[in-house]
Amino acid sequence: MSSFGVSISPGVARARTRALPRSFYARPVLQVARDCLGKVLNVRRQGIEITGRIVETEAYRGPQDLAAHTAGNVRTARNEAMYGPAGHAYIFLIYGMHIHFNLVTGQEGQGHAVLIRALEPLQGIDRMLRYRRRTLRSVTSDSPALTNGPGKLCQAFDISREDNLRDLCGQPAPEIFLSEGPRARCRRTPRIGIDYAGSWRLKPWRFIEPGNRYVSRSPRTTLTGP
DNA sequence: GAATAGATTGTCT
DNA sequence: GACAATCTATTCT
Repeated sequence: MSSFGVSISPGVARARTRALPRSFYARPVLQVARDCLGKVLNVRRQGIEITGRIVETEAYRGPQDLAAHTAGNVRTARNEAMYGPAGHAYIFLIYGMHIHFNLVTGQEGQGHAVLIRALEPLQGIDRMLRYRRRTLRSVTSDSPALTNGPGKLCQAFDISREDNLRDLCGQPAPEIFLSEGPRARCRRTPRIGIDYAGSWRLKPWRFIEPGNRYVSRSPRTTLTGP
């Protein structure tokens, strides 16, 4: 589907790639979630560069949103990053074994964040393969299972809880950051895996690039039910 | 393709 | 002690 990132040599791309400014994140969370589609996630460390194009996000908007970890403005050690300044990472462990990567948005103290749910691999695919094969031996370089879910992409990009609170902005670019990419088309659906959130589970706060094979679940599947 | 079970642990009541 | 912004394998159709 994407024709992005095929013509520039890695050296040239690295020199040109800049982190998105904090002003990108310091906006209403729904706008940021939508605008993240098509942007590129970059992880550079230990001489390794891994990049992918974001194709699925979700917005979480406390304190009213019952699906957000900041629902009711209950501040805890875990959700502290969500209350911090925009442009930082909020990372947590879920189901005892999976990592989720979020972008803190809006104004400090609001408790808003964007979950990165899926992306399309661009660079460092052999490295993604190595990391993902630690738990899924059958995965191949062109398999959607490489990065088509929030836990999967964190494993593929070697993102861990140690990256919580990391600043994603600055010059030169930090270890983890977002950079510009071609604007993506967008479709909205309800969010995934938040059946406990009452009527908030119906909010169309999930953003996907329609038709992209790395989206975690198809809209048809998502919208089935009462 | 869809539905289901089981895994596994930090966090909060 | 219950639960969770999930993933994988298995068992169906």
